[in-house]
Amino acid sequence: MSDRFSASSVLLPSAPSASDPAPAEAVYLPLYQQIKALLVRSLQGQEWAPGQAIPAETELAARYKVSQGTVRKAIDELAAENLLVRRQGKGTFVATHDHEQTQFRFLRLRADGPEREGPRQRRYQRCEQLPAPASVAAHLGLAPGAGVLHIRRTLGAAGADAATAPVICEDIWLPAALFPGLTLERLLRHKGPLYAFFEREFNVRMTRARERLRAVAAGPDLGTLLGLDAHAPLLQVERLSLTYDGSPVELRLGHYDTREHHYWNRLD
Amino acid sequence: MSDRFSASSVLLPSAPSASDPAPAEAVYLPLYQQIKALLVRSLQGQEWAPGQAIPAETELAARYKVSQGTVRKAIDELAAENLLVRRQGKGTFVATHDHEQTQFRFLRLRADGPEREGPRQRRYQRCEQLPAPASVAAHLGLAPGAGVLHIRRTLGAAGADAATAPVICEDIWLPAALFPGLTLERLLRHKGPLYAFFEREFNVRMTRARERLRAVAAGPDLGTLLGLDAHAPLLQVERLSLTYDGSPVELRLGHYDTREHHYWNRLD
DNA sequence: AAGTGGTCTAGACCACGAT
DNA sequence: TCGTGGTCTAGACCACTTG
Repeated sequence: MSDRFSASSVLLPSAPSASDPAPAEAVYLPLYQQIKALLVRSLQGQEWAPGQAIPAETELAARYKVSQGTVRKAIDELAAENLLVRRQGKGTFVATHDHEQTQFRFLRLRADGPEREGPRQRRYQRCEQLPAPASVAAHLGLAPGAGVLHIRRTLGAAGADAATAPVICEDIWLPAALFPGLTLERLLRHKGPLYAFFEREFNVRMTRARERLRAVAAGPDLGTLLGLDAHAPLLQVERLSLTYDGSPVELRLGHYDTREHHYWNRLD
Repeated sequence: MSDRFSASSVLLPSAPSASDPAPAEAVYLPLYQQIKALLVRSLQGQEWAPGQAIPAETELAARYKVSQGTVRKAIDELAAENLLVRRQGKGTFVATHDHEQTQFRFLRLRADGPEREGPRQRRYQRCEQLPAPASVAAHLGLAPGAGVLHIRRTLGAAGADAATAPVICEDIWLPAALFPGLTLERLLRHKGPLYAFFEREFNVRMTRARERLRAVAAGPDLGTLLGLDAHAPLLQVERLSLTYDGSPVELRLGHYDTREHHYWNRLD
C-alpha cells in the first residue's frame, strides 16, 4: 500500500501517471472522496433507484477494494448531503421525495399556528412548451430559445376548501428535453409531490437547491389569483434546483401569501 | 472493556447503575456523544475562549481515557455544527464571530450584483432598558416584565455614503441580565460585528438561530427611515438566536429593503 | 440466527504549518 | 524537524431489523 495517496491506482482516471507527465499541481484526492464520486456516479446512472437499498458496506468495500471504514466515510458524507438515508439494521437507501418525512423538504412555508402545516392542496393551471425566455435560459444553462416547459400551479392551505384562495402561486420552468411527453393532463392525474412525480416518471431527481427571497407587491394578476389587493406584499421565492452532478434542472418562481404563514430557516 | 456501551462508567451520571434500578427505557449514549457533551460544557464554561485552540486530539483522548478516533468523531460533529473550526496542521479552534470568514454567517442579505456584498455600515439609534413586552418575554423565555434591552440600528449598503437610505432596520431585544452596563455609547464606540462585541465584552456567544420570514408593508415609520412609500413591501425577518445550551439570548426583528438585495438560502 | 449499520480501538502513515 | 489534524486499515463487538 505504498501509493495509497497517489490519487488512486485503480479507481479514477484522474490519477497522474508516468505517461501523463506532471500536471503542474498534482491532484490529491482522498480515497473516500473517490469512492464518494463513484457512488454518486452510480446514483446518477440509476444503478440503484430512489427508495431502494444500495449494497451493504462490506460488499461495497469488497467491490472497490478498500476497507469498510473508507466506504463508511463516503456514505456518511452522502447521507449528510441527503443523497442517501441510513437505517440501522436495514441498510442504506437512495433518498427519495416520495416519502412522508422528506416530502416537504424543499417547501419552507408553514402555517403560523402550532400545527405548522405547509400548504398541500395542489392545483395545476397550465403546462405549455415554449422557447426559453432569455433569463430562464440563463438560469437553466440552456441555449437562448431552447424548448422549456412552463407549469403554473397554486398551493392551498392544508384544510382549506375549494372556494378559499390559495396561499402560493408558482411558475415552474423545466428543460423540455428532460421531460418528454409531460402534459397538463398527466400533471392533473398524478397525486403527491411534484418532485416524486419527476423522479418516478422522468428519472430526474432534485438533490439540492438555492433560493433567493424578496418582498414584492402582488400586482393585479397575482392579487386576483391569491385574493389580495394589487399592492399587497408577497414573499417572492426564486428557486434553482440541481441534480446529482450540480447541473440546474428546474427554475421556479413562487409567490407566497405570508399573512398567516411564514418561511422558516435555520442558521448555524 | 466490557462496559463500553453502558452509557459510561466515568463520564456522565446519566448511566443506569445497579443502585438506580432500571429506568423504564435505559438511555444508551455512545461514547463520542458523551465526549461531545463534555466538550460543549467546556465551551460554555469558557474553559477555552472563542478564537483560541482547544487541546490536541491526542491530549483530549488521554484526558477522557478514550481513543483518539472517538474524540475525533465528537470534534467532527462540533465542527459540522460550527462550534469548532479545524485547521490542518494548526489545531482545532473555538469558533468566533470576530473573523472575516464567519462575520456575516447570520446575515443572509446580499446585493443583487455580482459582488454579492451584504450591508455593512452599522448605525446605532437607540439602546434602552425596559420591561419586556409580553411577546418578547415569551420568545426569550423570560418572566413577563423582566428587564430587557432594546437596541435599534440600521445597516447601509457596503459602499454607500451617509446620505443614502439604509437597507436594513433592526430591532434587537436582549435579556438585560446577560448584558450588564451595555449602553448606546459603548455600541457607538465599538467597531465590527455585533456578535463579536457580545462575545468579547459579555461572554455571550450565539451559536445558532432560527428565522421566520414574511413580506409586510413598510408603514409610515419604517418607510421614512428606509426611504420608501408606506405601502412598499419589505422583507420582515424575525430571528431567535440561541447559545451553546440552546437557550434563547436574542430576539431580533429586521426589515430588509429587497429592491436591490435578496435573502439567499440553500436547500439540501 | 443472520445480516445490516453503528461504535470503538490501536496503530500506521500522509499533508500541512510553524520552527 | 516536530506537532497538528487527516486518512486508511483491520478487527472486535454492539444495536437494530427480519426471518
